[in-house]
Amino acid sequence: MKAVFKRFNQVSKSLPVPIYQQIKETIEQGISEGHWEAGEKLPSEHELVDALGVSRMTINRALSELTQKGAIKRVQGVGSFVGEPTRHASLIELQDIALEISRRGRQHRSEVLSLRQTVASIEASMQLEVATGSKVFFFRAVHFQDELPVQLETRYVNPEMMPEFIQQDFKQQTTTAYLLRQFKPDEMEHRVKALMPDPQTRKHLLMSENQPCLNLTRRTWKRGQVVTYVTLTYPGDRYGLGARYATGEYQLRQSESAFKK
Amino acid sequence: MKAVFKRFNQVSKSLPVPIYQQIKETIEQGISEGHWEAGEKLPSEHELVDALGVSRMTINRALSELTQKGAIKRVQGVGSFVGEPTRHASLIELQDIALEISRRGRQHRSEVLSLRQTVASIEASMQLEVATGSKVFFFRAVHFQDELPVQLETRYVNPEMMPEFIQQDFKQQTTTAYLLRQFKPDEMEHRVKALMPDPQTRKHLLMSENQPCLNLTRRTWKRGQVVTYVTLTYPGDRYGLGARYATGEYQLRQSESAFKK
DNA sequence: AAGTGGTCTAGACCACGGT
DNA sequence: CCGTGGTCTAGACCACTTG
Repeated sequence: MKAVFKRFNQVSKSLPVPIYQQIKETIEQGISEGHWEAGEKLPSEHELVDALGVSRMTINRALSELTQKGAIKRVQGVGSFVGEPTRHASLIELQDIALEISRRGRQHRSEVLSLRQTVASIEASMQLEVATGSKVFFFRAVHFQDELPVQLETRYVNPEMMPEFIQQDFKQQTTTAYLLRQFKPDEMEHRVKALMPDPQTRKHLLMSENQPCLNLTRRTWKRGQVVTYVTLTYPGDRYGLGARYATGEYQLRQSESAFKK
Repeated sequence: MKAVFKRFNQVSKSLPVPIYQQIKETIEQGISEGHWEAGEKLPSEHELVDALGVSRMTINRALSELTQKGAIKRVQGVGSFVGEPTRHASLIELQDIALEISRRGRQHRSEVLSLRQTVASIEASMQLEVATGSKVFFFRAVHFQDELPVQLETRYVNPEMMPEFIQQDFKQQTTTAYLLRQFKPDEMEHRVKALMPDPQTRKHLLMSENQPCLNLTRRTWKRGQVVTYVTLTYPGDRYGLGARYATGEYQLRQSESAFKK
C-alpha cells in the first residue's frame, strides 16, 4: 500500500503546473511504466486526499479527466481502476510514434528523407496560415516498425514559431518528441482520409499495388498561430488508428458499467 | 442581453440530470440552432452564476467540458466564445449522419438493404462479445447526401440489450438516432482503416474502380455489455473524418490562444 | 482598476455497490 | 451498514486582458 502512494508524493503546490495536472501525469506515467496492471484498483479519492493533502475536488478533476480519455474507469460505489491499453495509433491524442511502437514491444527506426527551408506552396501557406511564398521548414521521413515502414511523415513548420527546428537532428529523436518538448499546443485539428498512394509514397512504404493509404493530417496551434502542419500516411493494410474512451457527452446519469476484472 | 439569458432559465435542480449537463446541452442546442454565431461571445461565468443561481464551479465545469470538445473557446481575461462549426463527420463523437448532412445544408436519404435476425458469425460474436451462434440482429443501409451515396452502414445489435431494434422502421429514422434515444452509451471504441472495397460495396457506393474506402468501426457499451457493433464505410474521395478541439492533455498553463473574430 | 477565466478549498448531500 | 464516486456550494486567490 505504501509503495503505491509513494509515487504521489511529488505533488507540489508552488509549481506553475496545476495540481490536478500533476496528479494526471503521475497516474499516466505509473500506468505506462507498468506500475499498475490493467484492471488494478487505484487508491480511492479519499485516500488520495489524505496522502496528498489536496482537496477532493482537485483529485476528482484529475480522475474525471483520465476517465474521459479512457485511461482509467470508475464505478460508483466500488472504486477507480486502470483501463485497458490501446493497441492502435491514437486518433485523438498527439503521440510520439517511437513511443507508441516501443510500448508495443517493437523496434522503431526512422529515416530522414529531407529537412530544408523552402518557399511555401499555395497549399502549405494555406495550411500554415502564412503568406504564400514565405519561408517555411519542410521535413520528410519514413518510420519503421521492426524494419517494416509503417508511416510516411511530411511536415511543414512555421519558422517564426519554431526557429530552431531546422537545426535539429531527427535521427536521434522524432519531430513529435522534439516539438512536444518545445511547446504544448493549445489547439489541434485532425483530418482522416483514405487515398491511393502516389508512386513515390508507395515506394517509400514498400506497398504492393492497389493498396490504399490511411492519410491523417494534423495542424497544431499555439497562441492562435499554426505551428506545424503534418501529413502522416500509413499503409492501409499495416496500420490502423483507434480510440477507446468513456463518453463525456453521453455520460451516464446513474449507474456506471460494471468493470470486468 | 435578456434574450440570451432566457434560454438558460430552464435549468432545474430537481431533475435526475446534472446541472452542468443541462447547461452544456442548452449551450450546444443554442449553437446548433444558430442562436449564436461562430465567434460570438457567450455570457461570462459570473453572469451565468447570477442568471441561473448555481455556483461558479458548476458553470465552469460545463464550459470547460465544452472547451475540451472544441464547441467553444475560452480566453482568460477576455471571455468565452462560440467555436467554428466542423465540416466533417466527427471522429470522436457519436453523431447521427442525417443530422450531420442536414446541418451542412444537404439532403439526406437512406436506403435499407437488410434488417433481420441472424446467427452470429465468428467475427460478429467476437465483436459483440456474445457466444458464437447466438442470435443477433443484422442491419445494412446506404446513406445518401443529395442522392449521392456517402456511407454504407453495416450493423450488428445485441438483441438482449435492444430487443425492439428489429421492429423499427429505419426509413423514417436512422439507427443512430433510434439508438441514441434508447440509451446513452457509457463507453465507445473507434477503429479507422483504409481498404479497397469489395465489388458489392463498390456498387452500393457507386465508386469508380481503384478508389479506396475509409472504414470506421465502432463498438458501444452499456453497463459493461456491447450493445452494437457498426462498420461505416465511406468512399475515400467523397468523405473525410475530422475533429478540432482544445487539447485537454497538453493544456496551457498560462495564456490562451488569441481568439480571432 | 475592473472583468475575465483557471484553479483550489473544505465542506456537503446523494446514489450506488458490497457487507 | 460503510466506502465509493457524482455532484454541488460559496467562497477564495491568481494570471491575464482590456480600458
